[in-house]
This record gives sequence, C-alpha cells and structure tokens, in this order.
Amino acid sequence: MLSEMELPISVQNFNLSPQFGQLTISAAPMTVDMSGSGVGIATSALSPTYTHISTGGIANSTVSTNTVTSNVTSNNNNNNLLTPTLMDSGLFPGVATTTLDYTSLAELPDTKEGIEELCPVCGDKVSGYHYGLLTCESCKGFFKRTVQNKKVYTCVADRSCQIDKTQRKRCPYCRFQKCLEVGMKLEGKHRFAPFAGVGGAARRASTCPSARAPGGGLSGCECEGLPGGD
DNA sequence: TTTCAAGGCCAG
DNA sequence: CTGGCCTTGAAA
Repeated sequence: MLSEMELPISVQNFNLSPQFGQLTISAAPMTVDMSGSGVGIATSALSPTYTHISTGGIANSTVSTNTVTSNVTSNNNNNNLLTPTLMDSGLFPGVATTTLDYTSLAELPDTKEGIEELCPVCGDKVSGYHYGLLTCESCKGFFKRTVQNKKVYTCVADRSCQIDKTQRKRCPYCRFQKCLEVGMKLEGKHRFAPFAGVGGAARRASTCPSARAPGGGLSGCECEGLPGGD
C-alpha cells in the first residue's frame, strides 16, 4: 500500500534509532542530514501545532530536496504509523511531501520484537504516551522531576554521553537533552494518542487500591465501592 | 463507563 | 535521585 501525506514546513526530529543514525529535517527547502538508514525505529515529532509520534521499521529511505521517500515496515498493523485518516485530516499542511510505503512486517518476525515499544530516550520498554511520545516509565518520571523541580544538570564529560537503559543514570544532563531531542514536551494534557492500545496495557493490574504494592498511591481507600473517580 | 496521560508517593 | 506503582481527572 502506498500512501502520501503532506508535512508541515517545519519538520524536526525525524529520528532513527541510535544504531542507525539520525535523520534531521529542517525548514523548507529542506536540508536533510541522514547519517544512517536501515531497519530501525523511526520517531517523528511534527511541530509546531501538532505532535504526532510514529514508530515503525524503516527499511530504507531516499531523500531529495524536499521529499523523503521511505519504505516503512509496519511493526503492528500500521497502528504506530501515520494513517491515511490523519493525513486527510488536514493537520499536516505544508509544502513538503513524504511518500510512505507501508508493508506488513508479518513476514519479518525477527525484526518485529526489536522495534516495538522501545523508549526513544533509553531503549527501555515503553509504558505509554508521556509528554507527547511513547517513553518508558523511568524517563517519564525523570522528565517530570526535571521540569517540575527546574533542575539544572551538568555533564562531566563532553555532553555527548550515551543514554541507554543501563547508562541512563550516569548523566542526567545528557539524558534530559535526549528527552528534548526526541520531542518530549511539557504541555497541556493531550488526548491525541492516535493509536489506542499501544500504551497503558500494563497498568491496572490490581483491582483493590488498598491492596496496592508498596511504593505508590495515596491514602484513604473506600475500596468496597471502588469510587474510581467522578 | 472506560481509557489513558499527568502527577503523587515512597522503597531502594 | 531513581523508578515502579498508584490515584486523579479529562476525554472518548
């Protein structure tokens, strides 16, 4: 299936996963620095008025002045990719055109697990949409603390520390920078998660608040009736 | 009523 | 400080 969409003039942070380099697109006429390609995770944050996160396996990409043509391999029935509905919604007006070729990953089972639900900051398992994109619980908490407490970090190295699941604690400066690079933003609560079911599935394991595991929550349970809000 | 992102709590 | 688990509250 071949789909077309129009991107806004300003498209930033079109990232491939670190092992495949980064694709950055700036203002039109677009300049593109594509330092890598291959099968990996692609995350795009379309700014400024609307943020859309798409992840999927990039099989390969070709780039011209203002056109990015990517053969994108869906990792989950296209539910993590820009959909024709979104494209038709007019939320992406602009001058650039990206042509995406969606094909099923059903025939590529080995790649499927690797590209699904990986935090774009540290590569840990994502827990849902947080601050505009799919991230893990720890990066969500880290970003929250940093912004809310107005924390200022410093890097003891050259501000280019590698951030992954095991190293993410070592340099909060670089971790926060990466959070910003991938598009995390503290704004009003968004309800535009276009791919319902991706996040949050791991939550709500317990049914009784008073039986919650140590480590979280408030006091004052009325359990029997399960008020559950409202 | 259900879903899910934001934010709170607290053990490690 | 970190990260997992929880409640809250708005949107669907």
